[in-house]
This record gives sequence, C-alpha cells and structure tokens, in this order.
Amino acid sequence: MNSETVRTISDIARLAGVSKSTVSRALSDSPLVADDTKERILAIARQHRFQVNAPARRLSLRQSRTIAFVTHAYHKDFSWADLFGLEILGGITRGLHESGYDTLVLHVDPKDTKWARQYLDTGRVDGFILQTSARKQYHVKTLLEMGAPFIVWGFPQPGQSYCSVIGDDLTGGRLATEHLIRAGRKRIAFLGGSPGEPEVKHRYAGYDAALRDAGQDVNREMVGYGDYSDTSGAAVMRTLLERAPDLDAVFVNSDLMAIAAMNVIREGGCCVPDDVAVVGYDDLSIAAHSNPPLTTVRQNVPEAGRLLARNLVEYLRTGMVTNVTVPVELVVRESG
Amino acid sequence: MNSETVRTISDIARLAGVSKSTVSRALSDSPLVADDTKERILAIARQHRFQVNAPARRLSLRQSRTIAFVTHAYHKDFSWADLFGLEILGGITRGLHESGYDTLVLHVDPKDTKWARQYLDTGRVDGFILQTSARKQYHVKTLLEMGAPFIVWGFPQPGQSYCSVIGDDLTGGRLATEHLIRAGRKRIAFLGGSPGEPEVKHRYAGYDAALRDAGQDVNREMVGYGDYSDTSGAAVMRTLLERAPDLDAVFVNSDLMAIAAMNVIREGGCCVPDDVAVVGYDDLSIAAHSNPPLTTVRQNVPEAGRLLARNLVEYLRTGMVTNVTVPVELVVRESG
DNA sequence: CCAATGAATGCAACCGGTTCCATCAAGAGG
DNA sequence: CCTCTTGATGGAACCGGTTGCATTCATTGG
Repeated sequence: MNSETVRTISDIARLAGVSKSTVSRALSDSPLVADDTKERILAIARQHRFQVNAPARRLSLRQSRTIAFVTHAYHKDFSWADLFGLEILGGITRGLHESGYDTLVLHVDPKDTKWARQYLDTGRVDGFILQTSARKQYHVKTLLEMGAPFIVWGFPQPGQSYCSVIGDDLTGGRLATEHLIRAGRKRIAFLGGSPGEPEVKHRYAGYDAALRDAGQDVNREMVGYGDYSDTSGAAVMRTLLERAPDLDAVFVNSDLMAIAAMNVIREGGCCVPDDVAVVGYDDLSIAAHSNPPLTTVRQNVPEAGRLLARNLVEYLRTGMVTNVTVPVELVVRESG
Repeated sequence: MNSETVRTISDIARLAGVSKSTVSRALSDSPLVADDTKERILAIARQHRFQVNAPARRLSLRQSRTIAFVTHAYHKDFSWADLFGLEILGGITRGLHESGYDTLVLHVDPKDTKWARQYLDTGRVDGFILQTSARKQYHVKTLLEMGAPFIVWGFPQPGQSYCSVIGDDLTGGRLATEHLIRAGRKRIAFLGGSPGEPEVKHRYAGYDAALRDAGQDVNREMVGYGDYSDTSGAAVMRTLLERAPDLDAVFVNSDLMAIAAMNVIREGGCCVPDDVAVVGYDDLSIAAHSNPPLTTVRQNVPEAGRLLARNLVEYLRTGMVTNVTVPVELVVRESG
C-alpha cells in the first residue's frame, strides 16, 4: 500500500470498492451512507493520511472558507502603532480557525478601490473584516454597493445595515472620567481619537456626562483630537498643555496616545500621576508595561476579534446581521 | 450588456466569438493568440470587470499562490511580545503581494505536528514562512522530511539544506559591545535570547570578541539568557543585577527585553544610561519611543520579511536554495 | 406472491479554469 | 498549381471534488 498514490477521493474509492460519490459523502459525514461503509472509507482515508483537495472543493462549493482581515498600516510598514490591529488579529484568527476558516491578511492602499472585487469576485475569500480606520466609511459604502459580506470594528452608520462589533464607548468615557473625578481631579482634559468618528463622539459624550453629573464645567480648550497614533498623541498633548497649563488629568482615547502623552507631560517637568493623571483606552498588552503602568479602559480586544470572526461566519451561513456591543471595564494601574 | 452574467471565460468566449481556450490564452498573454484577437478579448474582459476564478485556476495549475506565515503567540493571545512578528509580517505581505501571492496567517500550537500536511497536502498553501522560535528546529525537521517548501528566519542547521534569511548576528554583537566599550563602560553584561540558538551564540561571540579585543575580561556571572519576551528580560535583568551589582552596561538581545530591563534597572534606583547603559537588538519601531529612546542594533525587520517572501517564491519557481545574511547597523539613541 | 417503499449506492454532469492535440487557412517553396 | 510549413484557433480531456437523479435491492403491506 503505497500511500503516496492516494491523493484523491477516486483513489480511496478504488481501495474501498465504492464510487467516488460515496467517498465524498462519507467524508462529509452524510446520512446517505451506511454506517459500516462510512467506517471502512474513513479508516482507509485515515490510514493513508488523506486530505481533501481544497481548490477542488472550493470550486465545487463556490466558497473559499477564507476571510480577509483588511488593514492598512499607519505608516509604510507595520509598527507598534498597529498593536491594536495585531491584538485583534489574534482573536480573529482564533475565531475563524474555530469555525473552520482561514485568515488572509490584506494590506490595502486607502486609495485603492478595486481590492474588494479582486478578492471576492475571484473566489479567493468569502468576506472581509474591516479594522482599518482611515476612509472606513468609504470602504463600507463600496462593500455595501457590491453586496459583499463583511463585518466592521466600529459603529455602523445609521440607516445602513451591516454587521459590526464595537465597544461600549459611552460607558468607557464615563468610567474613565468618573474615576478621575473620584480621584479628586478638577481640570480633566479629553484627548480624543479621530474627530467625527462615532466612537470618539460617544466617548466624549460619556466624558461630558460624567463632568456635568459632578458639577464640573466642560472646557473647550481642554479638548483635542488626534488619530490614535502615538505621534498624534504627543502633538495634541503639547497643544493641550499650552492651552490649559493647569490641567490635572487627561482622558486619552488610546493607549498608544496615552503613552506618548505621558512622555510629553514628563518632558514638561510634570509627574504622572501626581501632577497629571492619565487614563488610556483599549488596554493593549503594552498598557501594563508602560512607565508608569497605565490606567485604562479595557475593551478586551482579542475577544472582540473572536466575535468579529464568529459573527461574520454566522452572517455567511444565515444572513443574520448582528451589531454587538462588547462591555468595557476600567483597569486601574498607576498612571491615574 | 449585463455584466452580471459575465462570470466565466466561457461567457467572454461567447461574447468574443472565440473558444474558451483562446480566452484562457489571451488572459495569460500567451504568444499563441493573434494580437488583434487578444486585444478584443482583453477589451471585453475589462469592460465587464472580469476576474478569473481563483479556485478553478488553482485546481488546474495545482498551485495556490498562497504562503502561510507560521507563528505561535508568545502568550495565549498576540501581544506586544509579538511585535517582532508583526513587523516582519508587514514586510512579508508586501513581498508576497509584489510576487502575486497571498498571505495566510497560521497560528500553530507548538505541540501540533499536523499543521503542515493540513495546509500543504490540501493545496491551501504552496509553502511556509517560519518565524516562530519555540521548537523551530523540530518544525524544520518535519518540513524537510515531508519535502515541504519553506523558508526560515534564523540560522540554518549545519548539514541541512533549506532557505533562510538571518541577520549578521556576529557583527551585531560586536557593534553593540564596541559601542559600549567606546563609551567607557568597563563591566558590560550580556542578556541573551534563548540559550542554544545559533543567533544568540553568534551575538555572544561578537560580544566576546569585542571584549577581548579591548582587553576586557569576560565574566560568567555577567551573562544571562531569556526568551526574547519582555517578562523574561525583566527576570534575567534582576538576576544579573543580583550577581553583578556593579555592572555599568548591558547588551540585550531584543528591544522588548531591553525595555523591560530598563524598567528593572530604574526600579533598583539606577539611571539609564548614566549608571547602566543599555543597548537593545532589532530596532523595532517601539525602540525609538521607549523611555529613554533605545540604542539598538537595527536588523531592518520589514526588509528581512520582504526577503523571506521573495526568496521563498524564488525557491518555488526555480528550486534555488538561498541563505541570505542581512546587514545590521548600530542606531545610537539615548539609552547607551 | 407481487407491487410499493425506502435505504444505499452509482452514474454523470458540473464547478471554471488550463493545455495537449487536432484542425484549418494562408503563405512559402518547388 | 500543388504540397509543406507555419500560425491561429477549436475540441476535449483533465484538475478533484459535489450533487441531482437513476438504479438496485431488501423489506413490507395488501
């Protein structure tokens, strides 16, 4: 028995003395095959370490069982600014693997408009997971128009129907701000992500509500916006300190911006958290290892990734559109 | 002209009034097709935004034009300890994309032995890129035995023939150590990666050679080994400081361990670089943003990833085994 | 005892490409 | 003018699966 020659279901069929239809059915555990026949076929398959040919199955079934994780590097290459993407990717690969899907990494140029057709119409992937933030709405629009299956990390546009997973940003903003208020801070700044994003608006709303509840003023000059990256965090933090040198706390919309902000604060001769308390967002793995360790709002990013995967697969199977909000919690460390 | 109905080369053939053989040839720019016919066919294809079906082509050609990036997370999920993997992945996806290949992310359990057959024998991928460090040699052995095409980040085992890309670790160790010597350091410790790895041995050899050239002693108790992760870096740094409290510099085999080591040094009341100078390895993006910014040996990780991709593709095409050493350079920042 | 029923299996078409080989028309050479 | 070559194209098999439909055979009810 030379197992090298057993590559196709026809080979198995020959060995088992049945037709390839029966082998195909046995391998997919069809009830149409008698139990003893099935056993015999599976035994032969195991014995020869048979693996079904993926392209053939994909051609026949017209599905690839592969999902593309769509991202664009913040800079030319992947860098630590893409740490959020890395952590969510880990959850996605796990979730997809659990569902029998493979994960393709797609680095798209934000200006490119053809990537979706190139991967979907060719049958290379069955759907997309969007995490990229720049021009997200534009890409969503394109995908909706072409009827592509996809799921997004972020708030769905009102009036449009598609799958999404998002953190509870309102609660996140509130938790962070209330924590700072409880710690006795009186002049709490807000360093947001990209202005205009619903997520950022919700976090701001939580911040605003917490301040009002505590009877504190909301001060325009204590609010600034970046783009989640560390460099923007540093720049905006500098502006905030110029405009409001007496601020004693800042709620920052990402851990990376928070870490950069802490460096800026220290450069200015202030101490974290004694002079300025800092609360970040996401609770990436790096938050626990920053100096000082970062107090932050945990989104459980890997779990969010897993949900993105499972809900997209569910959508492919049933067409059910899910919009899930994952809970957030405050993780108190030393920065605020 | 309803472009929705144009999905296959047979559709194009009908529209162009030729056979599907001719369309297939025209699409792959075969010289067997007359130029005017080719033009006509390509025009129709463009007009209907035709894309060839990947599974069908893969089935026919028996190649998937997909490469798996094999990794295992350091911890349960991806974390900043996997930053090296993220940056090399960026280069890999770029290199593969340039060669017309897709990138699959494969999270393998280090104990699993079947992953290679599951992806290669099914025709889901054409080859593997190994970056994972735990049990690398074991996986290499398995892949060699099954004749799988692959390329490795790291030193090839002597006597075995397979593709690899690796940094110039000997020079790297020498550059780092010579820099510390020139800065007047007298008691330079070595905090290595996984003991036994050829890369680590070479870096140690460079360290050793530089010390000897400068007439300095090599001291056993000033040498320790971790596993590249930040946690191991912190632990080993603590041990080194216990064994040799008077050390005034340390050459660390990864940026993540170096950053963790700097925190440990500071905890002990010492100052970086005044009391203890630190030189890292890799020059990940995070090195420029640590506190203080890290002096480190740059490997140009994204470019290494790109080389891994291109050389594996080259191997698939020609069977040519390449073993490339990429140059390293010292990047002087503030930590040492 | 025979027809109807249903379970198990086989046949053949199909998924959408690639490519070997045959065919055919036009031009070259004798 | 006829054969030979050459270039362009078509026909059909093939890649390795899945599945609708036909077939076979044993069982069961009338």
